[in-house]
Amino acid sequence: MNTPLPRWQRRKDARPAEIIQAALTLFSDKGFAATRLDDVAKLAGVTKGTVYLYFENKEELFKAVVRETVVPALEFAETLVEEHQGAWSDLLWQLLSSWAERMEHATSSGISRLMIAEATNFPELARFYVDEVVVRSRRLFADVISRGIQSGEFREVDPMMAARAVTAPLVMIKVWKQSFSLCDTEPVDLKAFARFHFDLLVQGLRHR
Amino acid sequence: MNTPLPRWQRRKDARPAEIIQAALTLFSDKGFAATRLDDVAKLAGVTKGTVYLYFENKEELFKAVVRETVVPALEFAETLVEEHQGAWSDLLWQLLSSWAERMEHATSSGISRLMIAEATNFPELARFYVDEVVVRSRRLFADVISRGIQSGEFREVDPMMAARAVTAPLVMIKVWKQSFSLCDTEPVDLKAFARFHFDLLVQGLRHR
Amino acid sequence: MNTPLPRWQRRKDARPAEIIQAALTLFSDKGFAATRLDDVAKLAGVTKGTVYLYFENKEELFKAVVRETVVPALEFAETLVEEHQGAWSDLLWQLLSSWAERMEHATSSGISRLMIAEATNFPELARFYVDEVVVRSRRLFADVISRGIQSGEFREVDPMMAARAVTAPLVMIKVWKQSFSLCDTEPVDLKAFARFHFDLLVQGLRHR
Amino acid sequence: MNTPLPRWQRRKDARPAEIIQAALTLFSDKGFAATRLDDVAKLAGVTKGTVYLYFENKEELFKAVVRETVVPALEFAETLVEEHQGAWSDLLWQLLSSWAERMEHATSSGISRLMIAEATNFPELARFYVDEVVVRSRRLFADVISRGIQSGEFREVDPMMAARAVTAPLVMIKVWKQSFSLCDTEPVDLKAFARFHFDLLVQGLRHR
DNA sequence: GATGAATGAGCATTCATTCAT
DNA sequence: CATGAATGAATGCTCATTCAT
Repeated sequence: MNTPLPRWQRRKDARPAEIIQAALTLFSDKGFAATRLDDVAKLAGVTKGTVYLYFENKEELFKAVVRETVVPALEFAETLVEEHQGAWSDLLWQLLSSWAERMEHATSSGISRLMIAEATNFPELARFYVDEVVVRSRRLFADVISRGIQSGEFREVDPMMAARAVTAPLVMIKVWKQSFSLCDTEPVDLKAFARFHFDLLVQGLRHR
Repeated sequence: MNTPLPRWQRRKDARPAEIIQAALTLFSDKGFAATRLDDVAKLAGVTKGTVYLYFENKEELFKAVVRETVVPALEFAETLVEEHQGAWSDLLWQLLSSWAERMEHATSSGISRLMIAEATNFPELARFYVDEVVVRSRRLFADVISRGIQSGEFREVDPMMAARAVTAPLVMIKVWKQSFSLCDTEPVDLKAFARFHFDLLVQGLRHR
Repeated sequence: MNTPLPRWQRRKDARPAEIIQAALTLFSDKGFAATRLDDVAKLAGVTKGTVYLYFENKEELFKAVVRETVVPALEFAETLVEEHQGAWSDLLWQLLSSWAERMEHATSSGISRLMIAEATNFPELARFYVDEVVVRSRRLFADVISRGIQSGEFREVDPMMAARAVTAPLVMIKVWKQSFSLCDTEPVDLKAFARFHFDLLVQGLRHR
Repeated sequence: MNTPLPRWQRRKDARPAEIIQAALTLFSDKGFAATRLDDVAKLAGVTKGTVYLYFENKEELFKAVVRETVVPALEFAETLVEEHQGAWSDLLWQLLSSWAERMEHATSSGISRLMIAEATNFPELARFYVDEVVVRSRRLFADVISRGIQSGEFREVDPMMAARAVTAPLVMIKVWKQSFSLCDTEPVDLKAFARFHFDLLVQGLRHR
């Protein structure tokens, strides 16, 4: 039989993703506590009851948001490192610029701020995030630095420290933008900052 | 039998500071919304009613916390810049190391994370914080960079960009520590990082 | 074993009226401030939350009570005047007696006292009540008097003054009954008083 | 020794009266529940603690207000009746007009509305008020009517009913004025209404 | 599956009352 | 006597969660 499925049934599979997307938007903007499930539901085009059909409670929804949103982003970068040939500083720039790019458009880029705000209230989730995102991306950059050192392109520095020094500013600028965009009278362009940061970095990492 | 303890004491002068301190602790730890005034009161050794004796409502208490704790720290740094003589990179180090120092001990150092988390929910407060803290400290560092450029010590860069590049990593590391201290398996020493960051910076800012 | 009773039932249509009725009862008895929403809810057979499902807050509930209960009563009287034929004093009696009648039975008759008590605390509501009830009923009686004067049945008096003189005693007696029923050792019969008042009035209004 | 007493000691005797006066003002305006003791104290020029020096609690203060305010007013009228000679309708006018007069100026004239509002919450006080004011003034007028009937000046009516018919309108108009003065677009002059009411009455009471 | 009416625990806020000073 | 800091019970309101439909 090729009777088309009724409208709502076809939507069934899409529901969780739509709810997660709505929740991400609101959580990112207002934080966990200040977000009402009613609003999440409305934004997802369903009612409150439906949210509970797919998620046990607000906390589980929050966890799902983080889990679903966060992981895929890194895999792309990891393959980039894996397959890279050529100067390591070129790769560094590739990573930083594509990251800055994604930060400006991806809806998932609000997660950093959200996790920073809620980590202490969700220790289990914080651990997940740290493992899957923070440490992993730190490793990624540490890896690039290490290889650059091995190839003689960079001077000898602690790669993990360097990784922090590479990632922190970009995250921070993004987070600031999110938090204070309405009142900062001197907004930064994320990509311009990435470029500036990169220049500073490579000169700082070069042999003296 | 000794006289029974009085049920309470009049300590009008001490109360506000004690309440602010308690609020700072809890706000920093759990965020604004997740902090109950009952707990603030208990931690301050008073009852909820007393909190309302000194602060109009929860939001005003929040503002007071920010006002009282952040601003003084900056004033110290500003005089340091004013009175400085000698190499600008030395001043930069002085500022960064003393900042890192304070971050490790001062109870006020939780404010950054708090403001990041709550800014969008308290636009008015966010503006206050941006004006009084963010922009002001950015200016401070931009000033140091500018003078370093003028004296020929640093190469020509956009001072405001540089200021962001100087401040962001330290703030970010602190914020990360606060948020993920329980689950980060690779904790960082704030002062060591400050040193590392400084080295990278000065080499990055030097003429090539 | 029979099926356990459901914890609640969906009765969207019935709820608002039930809540208004409960609120009317309690407001009339204790006044606005002394009435707890918890009690209103209990009397309506729901919980506090449900009250807020239908009314934005306590004040809006109060307004709804007034709106729903008083206005309909007046409309009936207005049609009576419109359609009247015959002696105006007969109409006067009809109005007064039916009014007294309703006062004795209608649950809405507690509103006068309530409004008198709360008017200064709810200026907006007071205005609504004055426009929709006080002035309107005054006009109604002024109208009857005017026509009686035109027809030569009554002597020339200021109709608005007369209207006040007609309505005030009945309202006052009702209000007194409500307020002091428990302690007045000389209770009045409302309908008997209406009759007495009417007799006095028509003789007072007649040509000398 | 003729050393003058210290300032505050001289005030001691005046305090209760001042507090009662302040409380009367506020209770009359906002009702019992909506009046804060803090405001009473401020208006009386003392602090909250002082109120409790003279009155056990808010209820007792309320009772004192009613008791102190209410009684004296009637005594004057009673002597007037006692000593009257001449036409009873003249006395009636004297009573009504002086009453209207006092209503317009005496601060105590807000008590009626207050008692109407709070009677059911203060049954004991209601009884006191009914006995000392309501019934007593009703008797006063019933007395005048009775004597007028005996002297043949008025036709035979039930004097207690008539007393209600005499007093109710004046009280009602006053109460209305108080409650709705801010929004009534057709304000009445109390004395003009008293005159109108009197004219209606005497014609209504005259033999046909 | 989906809805949204109903729940009830939780919390901010108020204010009469107390009592150390 | 007088003050006003401190209390704590009371209550309006919110919103995550449940469940009858």
